[in-house]
Amino acid sequence: MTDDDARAVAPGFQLQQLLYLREIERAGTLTAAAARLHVSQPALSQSLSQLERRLGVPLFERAGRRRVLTEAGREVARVAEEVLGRAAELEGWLEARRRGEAGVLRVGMIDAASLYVLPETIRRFRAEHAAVDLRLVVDTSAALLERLDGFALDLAFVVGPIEGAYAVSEVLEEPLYLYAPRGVAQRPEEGGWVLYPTGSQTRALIDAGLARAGLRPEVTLESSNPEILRQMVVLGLGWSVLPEAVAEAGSPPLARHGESPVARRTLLGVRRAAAAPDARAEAFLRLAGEARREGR
Amino acid sequence: MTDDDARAVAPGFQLQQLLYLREIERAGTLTAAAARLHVSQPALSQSLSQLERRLGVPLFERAGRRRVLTEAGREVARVAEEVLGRAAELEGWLEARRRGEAGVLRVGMIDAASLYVLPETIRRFRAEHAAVDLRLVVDTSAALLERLDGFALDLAFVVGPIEGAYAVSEVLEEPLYLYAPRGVAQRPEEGGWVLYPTGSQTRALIDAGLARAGLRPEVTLESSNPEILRQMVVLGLGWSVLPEAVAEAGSPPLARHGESPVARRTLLGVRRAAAAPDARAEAFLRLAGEARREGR
DNA sequence: TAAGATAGATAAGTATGACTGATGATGATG
DNA sequence: CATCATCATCAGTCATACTTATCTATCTTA
Repeated sequence: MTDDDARAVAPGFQLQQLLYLREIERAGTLTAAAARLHVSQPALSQSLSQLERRLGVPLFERAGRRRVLTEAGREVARVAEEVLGRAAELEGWLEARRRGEAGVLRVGMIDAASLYVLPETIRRFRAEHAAVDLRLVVDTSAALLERLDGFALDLAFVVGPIEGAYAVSEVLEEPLYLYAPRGVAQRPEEGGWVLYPTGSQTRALIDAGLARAGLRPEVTLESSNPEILRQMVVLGLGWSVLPEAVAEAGSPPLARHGESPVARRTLLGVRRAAAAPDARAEAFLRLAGEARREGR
Repeated sequence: MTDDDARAVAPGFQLQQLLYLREIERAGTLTAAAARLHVSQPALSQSLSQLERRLGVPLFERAGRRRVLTEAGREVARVAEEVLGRAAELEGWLEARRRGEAGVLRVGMIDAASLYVLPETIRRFRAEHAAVDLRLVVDTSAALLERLDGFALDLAFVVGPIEGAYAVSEVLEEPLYLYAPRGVAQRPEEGGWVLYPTGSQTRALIDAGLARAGLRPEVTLESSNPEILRQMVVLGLGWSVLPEAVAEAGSPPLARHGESPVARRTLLGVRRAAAAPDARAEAFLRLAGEARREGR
């Protein structure tokens, strides 16, 4: 009850001793095994005598001038095969992991990113890192950062700016333009607005941009789904401020109102500052940067 | 081609490091794990840093003032569970083996032993050591000793005397009496003989005994099967010299000819002199000795 | 049967490394 | 801001695993 430390006792043997035993079973004699293991014969002799002493069961029997394994010795050698095999498997996995070709990579992204910026990145990553189990989460910037902090994500694509202990790399900067509802008001002072939700990063950027233009929007609908916002503008429900990629690549496309953007938002690739280097996350970020440069 | 030693490389980690890692995953903090493992906190810190360095993959990430496992760390910890579990299983087996309650015990016996002396021993051994896989071989003394030498047997019951590097314990001494064929000759000088095969231990003892009595048997049938010899005597085929247990416990029993035995033969329990102590073999020998004393 | 070869054990010395206690750095907490 | 908790670092100590040299026992061969 006080503490269960009695359980946590190391085995009476070491992996190296198992390795030695396995090699002796294969080679037949200590001397031959020692040569194959690149150690001296006394090293084997001592190591195995100690193993035998520690296990408390005879592993060898003298047969003339050689040592032969007893049944117990063969049993231990069998376990040695299993354990060393498992260890080798692990080392293989770790080697792949080192090269960024194994394990789970959990990536979070805001929906705009998943819809308009990163599909190509995802496609290429999956093609080039087929062995990586890529798991995607779409959520708001704030929620993604929280998941990142809670070790539930390895990498997140969110709207900047952000604060905190993060390793940030800018993936994309996109302008947010003003879009007018079809056939209704011609001046932004009139009519309602359909905007990103209060509290969201993009909304904060938009509010700041509109304020600079002297506008105080009366919001009639909020949604974090840019596609819905676009449709609402099409249906004449109100004005909106949207990323160019959302507004003008959709169907039907919207026509922007005014030449200069209301605001600019940046898409950031974010990791925990304390996170260890990860070849897979780095590869994903690199691909995202390339996708941007290639104009998607 | 020259040699395949490159394969035989020890894993880059040790069982103890796996134990430490597993305990940290369970305890959550280094300090707690160190307490449960009865080592100092720096010991854990150093050991795991070295493990991380050797594996070349980050196993931990700083989360505030604690260390948390990365995916690679959890993967290694999973392997640690498996490997340490297998090791614990082996230690359990070895513990049973130490007590003589595991593994294979290969016992050889001559047919007289298996038929008349050892059945009760075998029955009791199997009852008291149910976990031992008992394998029995019936053959001649010479063949059994050869198998013993060749590590194909752990224990053999043969007819004495024997020479060589053996650990011998006498199980039984039994008289060999002269038996006359039914209703034929009344004097041993007349008629043929049915005896154990030339070259067998028992035959050598019988020949010596008969020679002492001035007899030179003309053998008409040889068999290593004492039951057959007894039946041949019943059928009047000739004289024989048989162990009392064979001749007079069979059906129909034979009546011995003369008061004093022609020879005496000893049943020996034999192990290799170089063989390691084995609680199971010792138990078997002990039971054989008890069965003898109890008059079977 | 004696001589040589082979397999392994033992001994002494060295070096690596694993642990401890002390202390320092940093983040959480009231 | 002071205090505690957690882990890292350092220096010293001790255990142990390796090496070379040598010895014993056994098998082989002339």
